[in-house]
Amino acid sequence: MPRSIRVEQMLDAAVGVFSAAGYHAASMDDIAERAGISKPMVYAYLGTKEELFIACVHREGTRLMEAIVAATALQVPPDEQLWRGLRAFFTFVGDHRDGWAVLYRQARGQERFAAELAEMRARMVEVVAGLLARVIAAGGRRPRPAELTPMAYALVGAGESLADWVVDHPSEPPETTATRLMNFVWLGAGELLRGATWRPPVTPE
Amino acid sequence: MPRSIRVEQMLDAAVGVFSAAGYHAASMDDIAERAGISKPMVYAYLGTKEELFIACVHREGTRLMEAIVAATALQVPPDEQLWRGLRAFFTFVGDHRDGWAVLYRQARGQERFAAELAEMRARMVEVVAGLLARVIAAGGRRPRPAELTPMAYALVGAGESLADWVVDHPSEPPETTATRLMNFVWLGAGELLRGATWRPPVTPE
Amino acid sequence: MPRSIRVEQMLDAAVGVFSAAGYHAASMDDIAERAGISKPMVYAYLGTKEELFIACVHREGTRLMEAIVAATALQVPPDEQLWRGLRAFFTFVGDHRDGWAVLYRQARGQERFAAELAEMRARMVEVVAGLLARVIAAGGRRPRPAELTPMAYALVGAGESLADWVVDHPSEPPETTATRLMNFVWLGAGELLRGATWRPPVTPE
Amino acid sequence: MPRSIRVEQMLDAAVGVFSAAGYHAASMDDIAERAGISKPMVYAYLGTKEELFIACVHREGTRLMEAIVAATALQVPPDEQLWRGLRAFFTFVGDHRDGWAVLYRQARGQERFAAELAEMRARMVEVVAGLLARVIAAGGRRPRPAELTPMAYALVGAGESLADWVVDHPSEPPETTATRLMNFVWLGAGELLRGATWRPPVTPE
DNA sequence: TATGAATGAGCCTTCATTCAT
DNA sequence: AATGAATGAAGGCTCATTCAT
Repeated sequence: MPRSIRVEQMLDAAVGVFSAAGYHAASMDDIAERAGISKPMVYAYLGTKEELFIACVHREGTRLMEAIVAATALQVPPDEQLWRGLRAFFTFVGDHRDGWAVLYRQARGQERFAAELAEMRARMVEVVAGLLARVIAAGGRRPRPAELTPMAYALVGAGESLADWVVDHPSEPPETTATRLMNFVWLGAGELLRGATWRPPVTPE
Repeated sequence: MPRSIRVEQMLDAAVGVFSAAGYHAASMDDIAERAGISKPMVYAYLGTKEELFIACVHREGTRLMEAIVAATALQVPPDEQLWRGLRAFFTFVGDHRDGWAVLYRQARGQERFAAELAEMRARMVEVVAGLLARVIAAGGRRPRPAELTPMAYALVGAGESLADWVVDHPSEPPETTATRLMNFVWLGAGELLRGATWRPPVTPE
Repeated sequence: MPRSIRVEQMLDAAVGVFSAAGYHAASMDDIAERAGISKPMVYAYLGTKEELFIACVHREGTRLMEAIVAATALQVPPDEQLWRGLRAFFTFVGDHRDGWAVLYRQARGQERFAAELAEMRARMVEVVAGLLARVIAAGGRRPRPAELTPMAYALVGAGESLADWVVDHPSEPPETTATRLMNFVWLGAGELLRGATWRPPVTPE
Repeated sequence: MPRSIRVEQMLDAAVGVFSAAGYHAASMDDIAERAGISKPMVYAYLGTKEELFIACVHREGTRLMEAIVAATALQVPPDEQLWRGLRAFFTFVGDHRDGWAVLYRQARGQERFAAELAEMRARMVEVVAGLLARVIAAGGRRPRPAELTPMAYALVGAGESLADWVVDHPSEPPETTATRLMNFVWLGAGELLRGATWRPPVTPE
């Protein structure tokens, strides 16, 4: 059995166990058993538990990123691009629930993986911010990075949260969820790029 | 020393240790020591490590909820109410950074705490959905729960994600963060309740 | 049961296991079991395996040193002092075979304990060299440290080796072994301090 | 490549790794890699790790013995013969510092190798006792085995210990070390074979 | 003959949890 | 009520040893 396949199997198992039990509670024994392989092999192929986890984060993160990038490569109007990105996101999360859990629940909980996460997050935000920037540029305004980043954060968070909600509504197709989020967010963005601004209220406390 | 005060002290210690070290890395020894009490006492008063953690999540969650409810009790325009709720949220997270924010991250990583979290989130969503409902009602439209709930989910998720972002930008006052989110979301909501709808694109795949 | 006694029991067990199995092959399980105690207690009282071993070396080394120092404290002629020191040495080795093994077999094999050993060795050599120095001084000559140290080494080595030999002749009392070594060594020393010197031969190779 | 050469190469590698890392810390992987051969080959040619180590001790011990025997074959006065033997010993240890000296230290620490060591030491003692016997015979006295053997033991031990000391003083040439030991020991032996005897003291305890 | 791949077994260490006082 | 002392149970990691090729 070729080495690369073995590695994929092990990563599959690891992602499954990590996402179900959490980084700490996951045991290398469990992972090895689930991969149908002996523990020393896991160490031989993928190193330490920490390294193994990082490998998981990398693989899942890359997959997600590729899915989104592929989905937004088409030359279509900016809003449609954004929608396609969201749809790809919800599709991925629906299909790789475990991978998503590893990325966004486990990794965030462990200070240790801050570097890894920062990198993934940077790539993610870059993609999302890129989408938003194109939107804003299309509206004739100049995108300001200092605003783009928190916006991207908010969008990703909203998506993540909706992904959770979808868990209890498994019959909802990704298209619908993406449209929900677009409806909630896009119209606001549209306003924004028409120059509207919401201002904090002045009611005395 | 009355029992209730002891319990509070222990919870304080536990929240501190849990948030600093993470759920697993936190040891009952550390918690007991930090509480200035012996370990068996911790077990006597608050039970298992798991139960202790849940108690922490409960207390912090309740405090957050109370802060938001108090902030939105004022009779002001709906958008201002929402903004005040957001501001209360970011204020709380900012003030209890090593409290709730991290506890929440920890809790999300462990399937064990899914029930606790679901409950907390449900309470949160209920509050937010209530705010949105008032907004929509004020706009003269009839709120449809089937749409309200996912909307609230998205908003809560965006808030949580921004709260994360704020951790790395501690100098930003809660007002600013709240306004950021309002600007991103409210205008869209405003459009929505004026009846506008964004429709999925028709570009052939 | 008082703590200090527990510690002594654990050190007894550790010395026994270390000397029989060697540092690496000795398992903390074995040590704990032999001490009639649970493993975590060993860690609680004496720390890491490495620290435990060092504690053993310290205790045995100190005991040996004290025995020799006590034996040589009497105001008697230098040769008798030396003999008494040797007798104390063989007595100790006979009575604490395990302790001696830990000191001179185990510790020497592990690079890790170089610092510990250097200290013990320094104390040992100091004692022995002190004896020799007094001898030489009694002979009216000025002791030269540069020669004393290797002399002390040779003496300790000879003693150690004889101690091994004694293992196969358990009926021989320490007095006799000490006298053997004195006969082998003292007469030479006597010659030395009368100014005699053996010179390397000049036979052409 | 002939089998015997392969074996020598493997033993070279093994001696290097064993002496550098110690018996336990040395891994069969390291040894195989250093020998430029695969691990199963090591097992095929030299068996278990334990057997491999014993083979190392054997080879090095034999080499040492041969060096000493060769050095003492010359027809020279008995004291010179002894000195030449010592010089050969210190020369060998100096040249194979990471070989025999450390192997010997390692072997002494493990009860497993007691048999091997006993044998080596017996051969060594036999050689030394032979030297001493010739000396005594040359002095016109009849050698008494019961005294020869412990004497030889003491001498061998003193030599081993000085060899250790030499490790920390690499600049000292073997001649000097041999002379040191002769000076410490030979004069005494000379006295002995002139019939002198040191008697235990009579000071009351 | 030669090896890449695989594993059983074990060791150090930690910690949640509970008695005995 | 309060605690010092004690332990069962795991978990990460390594390595000597052996098949299948």
